[in-house]
Amino acid sequence: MRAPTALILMGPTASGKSALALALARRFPVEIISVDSAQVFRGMDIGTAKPDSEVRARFPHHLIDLVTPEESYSVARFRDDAIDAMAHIVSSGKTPLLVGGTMLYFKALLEGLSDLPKAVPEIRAEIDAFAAKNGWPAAHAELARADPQTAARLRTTDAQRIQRAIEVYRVSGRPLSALLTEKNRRLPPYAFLSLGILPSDRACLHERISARFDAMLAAGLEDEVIRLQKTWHLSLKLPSMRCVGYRQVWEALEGLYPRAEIRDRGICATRQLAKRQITWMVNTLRPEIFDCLDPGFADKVATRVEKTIRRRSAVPDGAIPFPNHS
RNA sequence: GGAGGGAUACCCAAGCGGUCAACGGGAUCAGACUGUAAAUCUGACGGCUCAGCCUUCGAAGGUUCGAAUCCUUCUCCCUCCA
Repeated sequence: MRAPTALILMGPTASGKSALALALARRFPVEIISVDSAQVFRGMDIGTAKPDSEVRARFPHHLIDLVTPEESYSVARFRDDAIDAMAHIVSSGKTPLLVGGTMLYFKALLEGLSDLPKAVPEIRAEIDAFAAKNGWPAAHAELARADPQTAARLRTTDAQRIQRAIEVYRVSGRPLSALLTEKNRRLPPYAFLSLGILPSDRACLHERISARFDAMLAAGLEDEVIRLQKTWHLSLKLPSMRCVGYRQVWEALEGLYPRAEIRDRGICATRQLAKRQITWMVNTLRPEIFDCLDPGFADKVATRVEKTIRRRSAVPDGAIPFPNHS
């Protein structure tokens, strides 16, 4: 029995992934799974460019609105959720289309994750307290005693990773470096086709980012943040409020800088995000790349998708309806 | 018209005779990345035929062994008095 096909569509923010995904969904029997660490938060709609209810009614999106902004999500949970969603989609006779820009999530799905203990908030709080008192270099030194190998590859300034490595050791009693060598190679049983969107001209991407951020502000991003602040017990420490845009608005509301700077800071943060996404894509995930500035871009992708679905589908040619797009 | 203050690399900004191609910060570019990843961290960042050399600190002169730093004139900007 052949592994079912799963389509992957990745790209930096503002490159046009969602529009393309919808175009594909209109044309092929696919169902969309969001691969986005920000769209999982309920109530965060404008700043995450979440598809609106109308679109979602017509084209169901999986893995959106999974947790409240007070909670946190994780790569491991994504992997489980995505595998469930894919199974569900395939059982209904469709092909999963995973679309998004959270490249670590794609990596976990495509390459697997090691068996590591999950986050334990109390332990993180302890480590935070220690670092607040002694500094992260001291925490790094502590890590060096338990797990010299991991300490050696981490900077003494890399608070987040030092914390996680210490957490892993305290929870499991084993060094992270040892656990990572036991990579869980059980990969999901799919034939993945990875497609990437990458504008050939960076300046053009930057323009789109600016335009999109302006649109978000015009759509009421600031009010959305204020609403979230009233509804939930939030802080800048939470992953939700560290998301691009939300963080900048929050900081301005907090008085850290004038509100007039939200736009510039938000745009810069978005560009930097896009750069990190591109680095992942080009250096690590290496999908088949399409230039979204190419006029024939959408058709090229569609052709590629059609070929793949036809070739791999158990259903013979012609049995799947391919309505012409106009 | 008079009295002051200021002009520094893409932007903000320190420097106030040598140790200055010039502290910081931002932007930009490049990279790392296993349960926070839209996160976290790192490097480069005047030019070059690059362990050295060349051109920079509003402009032009001058003082000095030596100036972004001192003097003169000019240009532009800001504040105050008329």
